[in-house]
Parts: sequence; structure tokens; C-alpha cells
Amino acid sequence: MDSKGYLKHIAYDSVIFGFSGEKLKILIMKYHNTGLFALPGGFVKHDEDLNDAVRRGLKERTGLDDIYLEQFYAFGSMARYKPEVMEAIMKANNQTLEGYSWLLDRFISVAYYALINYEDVVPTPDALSDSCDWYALDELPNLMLDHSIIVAKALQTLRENLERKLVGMNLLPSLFTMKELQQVYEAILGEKLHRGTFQRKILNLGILRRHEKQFSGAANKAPFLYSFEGNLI
Amino acid sequence: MDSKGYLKHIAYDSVIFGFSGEKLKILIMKYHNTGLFALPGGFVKHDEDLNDAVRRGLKERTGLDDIYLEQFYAFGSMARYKPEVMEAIMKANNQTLEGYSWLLDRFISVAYYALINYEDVVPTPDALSDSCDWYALDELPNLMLDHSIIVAKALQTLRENLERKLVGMNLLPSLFTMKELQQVYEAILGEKLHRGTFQRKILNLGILRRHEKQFSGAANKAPFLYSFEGNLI
DNA sequence: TAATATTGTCTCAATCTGAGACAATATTAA
DNA sequence: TTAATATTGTCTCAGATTGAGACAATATTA
Repeated sequence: MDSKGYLKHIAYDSVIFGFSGEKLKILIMKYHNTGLFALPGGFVKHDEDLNDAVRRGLKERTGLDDIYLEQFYAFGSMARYKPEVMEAIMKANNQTLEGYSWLLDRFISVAYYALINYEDVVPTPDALSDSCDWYALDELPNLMLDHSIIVAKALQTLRENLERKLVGMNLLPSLFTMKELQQVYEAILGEKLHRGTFQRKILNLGILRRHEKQFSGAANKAPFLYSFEGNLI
Repeated sequence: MDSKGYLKHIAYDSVIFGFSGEKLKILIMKYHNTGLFALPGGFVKHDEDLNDAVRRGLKERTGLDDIYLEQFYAFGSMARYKPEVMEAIMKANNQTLEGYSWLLDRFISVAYYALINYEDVVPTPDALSDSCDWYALDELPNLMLDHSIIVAKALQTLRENLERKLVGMNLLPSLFTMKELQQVYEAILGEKLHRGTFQRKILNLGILRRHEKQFSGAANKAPFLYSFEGNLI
């Protein structure tokens, strides 16, 4: 066990989705001095469930405990093996490679996506990074290694699961309007939806509880608030 | 590199589906002397793509090269770590543990399912097994470790992907009747489908090419043969 | 009190789906 | 040669679902 208690060859990466300003965003880390942008990721302890390792990392990056989390693919091609990248990151942190050579070895990365309520999060960098911030999907910086591919596959999977697993409400606070929910769907699918049809379909699912109206102060009819069945009372 | 050139901690398991006798079946290996049944699996070489490792294993077990293959989950719980099981398998093969202690360490297993034409396959055991045979899904023996869970998740994923990815024809020879295709769908979904509706839906997809009729010798109207667009001419 | 923007709901046509019906075979029995 | 039988290819019809627009009902500002 020369790898600080972590399993060799195995890493995870997480695509953490949030919704704000009518846009879908993800958390991106920036490493010290290198100009490298990356997905939040980490390693698995020798006596730790893979899923628990990912939740541990999410807790550190977002402060949140109960997060909607889904594993979507294990990336294991040789093309992603670039030891010089990790070496650059270590050097930029004045880290000797002594005892850390396992980090330069090949890794297979299991990728997860998470859906969280943007407002609940305080993005927190780790020791190797100087920032952890939200980026809109259409304004991402260049990501290191194959992380752009991982993001693309995460979005594709999220789209496929949107209707099947009714997963959209995890991106909103516990109380939300129908319009906000529709905007989440539109941001994920990348297309406009018809208002009447959307409302009818969602309501017919019978999974929303309607609450009192929200008086937003806008010059128009006030919308109802809804909660996802299971939250609140 | 004391692990014979394989990555530590990483394995794969494959759920290989075939269709025969109106039933969905999978390939199961039986280890020498231990009475243990298991999914075909293996390890990843240090300089080998994960996907290539799985294809290499499939080639050895089935003789087939171009197989429909899909990764569906990485199993990484601590509950699946039972070194005594692997130890029993090694001992039953009179294998000293010298140089093989890495096999007793913890593994995260990436699971794949494959769809093949039953008739094309000659199941072939490996050095540790005395058999590699087809078992109908409703007549599986007890499988070791978490392999029953892996099979269940494979079937669930296959069902979800059946309509979305139009994956059914991979279980049939290149020429097949509409009835055979319907039986494949029914076996995967575990329910009967209405004949007229099924035929209408499949034909409207426009992915089948109709060929000359098949005179089966049965006392009834002969069915057309079809091929999946892309096979044959 | 009128104007404006947005919401909740309805209607209507077009499409899709589930279920049964029926003529068209390919063979066997008479 | 003809009738009987099982299965196939296709149609119809009712019911459900979907896509698009329309309209009355607000909550605020002018």
C-alpha cells in the first residue's frame, strides 16, 4: 500500500449540474499555475465503496450531503493516459513525486453526474486547485484529458433519463413554478417546448403537489408554486 | 508490475445474451471442483483499452469478433470483496498463490452486456473452468459474488435500450421472420405483445429490408424474411 | 380605470396505440 | 380435387396522446 490508502488505477470524475440564469451549468476546477481546467474528481480508498468515495468528494466540493447522483460510464481508453499532465500539476504545487508516483500510472475513471440546487452550493476548491466555479455548458473552457468527452456523455445520458426518471426537479429548490421547471427541461434538451403541452403532460404525471400562489411583484397573473411529491408536507 | 501485466483492482464481467428456444439465455462458466458458477470475466492489460480487453475476452469465450457490446455499470461496493472465493478457485486448480496474490485484492468490476446470434457461438471454457454453457434466464444456477445482481441490472438496461437503440436484431441471424423478432422482444420484455401492433410499429421504423418468403414446410401461409438494414445487400 | 404581460385551461386536429377482424396462403386430411 | 387448419399480412375502428393555437383570468403599472 504505497498509494496513501487509495486503490491504484481507479479514479472517478463528476459532472455536477446546476441551473441558474436559465442556463445549465457545471462545476469546473482550475489547477494552480497550470491553466488546466478539470472536472472535480478523486480516488477510492482501499476500504471504501466506489459510490461512497464519490459522495465524499461531492460533499467536499459542494457542502451537500443528499445529492441526486448517477453513474453513467467508465472511461478506460489508453488515449486518456497522459502522465505528463499529472506531473505538471504536481510540480506546479511544489509536490515532490516521492510517494506519489502511483498518480502517474494509468487510471480508469468512473464518471458520475449529479443534479443539485444551485442556490444550496458553495463551490470549494481542493488543495491542488485555486478555484471551483460554475460554467455554463456553452461557455466551458478547454478541459484537460478527455473531460470534454465526459461532459458530452453526461449531458447525453441526462437527456435520455430526463423523462424516464423524472429527474428535472432535482435542479430546483423544493418550491418552484411551472415556468421554472419548463426552463430546466428546455435547458437540458436544448430546445423550446410548447407551454400548454408541457404543463398538461407534467400535471398528468401526478407527481407534483400544488401550493399557494407566488406573488412575484411582476405585472401579471401570479403562478402557482409546486413541490415534487415527497418533499415538504 | 507484479500482476502479470494486468491492472490491479480492475476487472470486467460480461453478460452474453443469446436467444434460442423462444428463451433469452446467457453464458455461464463453472469453475473446476468448486461448484461455483460465474459470469465470463477477466482483467485489463496495462497497455490495453478497457473495451478492447472485453472484446478479447468475448473472442476467447465465443469465437466471435464483431459483437454488439455495451457497458452498463461499474460495480464497486465493498460487499463484493470476498478474497476467500478467489482463493478457493485458485486452490481447486492446484495453483500456488505465489505471484497471484494480486488476485486476492479488491476489485472494481466494469460490467458489459453483449448480444449475439446463438447459432454462431461455440462456448469455450478457460483454464480455470470446466464448462461454459447457455442457461435460460429463468433457470440460472446460483452465481458467485454479486453476479446475480449484475445479471439483473444487465437485463434492466437491455429492456430500457430495446426500443431506444433498436437492439433486438443482434440476437437473430441476418435473415429472420417477423414472428422471430417479436419473440425476441417478448423474451426481453417478459410480456406478450399484440401481433398486428408490433408488426406495424417495426415496419414503420423503416429499418428492415423485406426479402423473399420462407417456405418452412408448415401448414400455413409462409412468412416474409427480413434483414436489418445494413446487413446483406 | 385602462393597458400589459403572463398564467391556467380549453379546444381541435393530427397522430399514435391497442384490439379485433378478415382475406390470403401453404400444407394436410378426406 | 376439395375441404380443413394454422398462420400471415393488412385493415379498421375506437380510444388515448400530442402539437398548436385561443381565450379568459389575473397582478401590476400607467
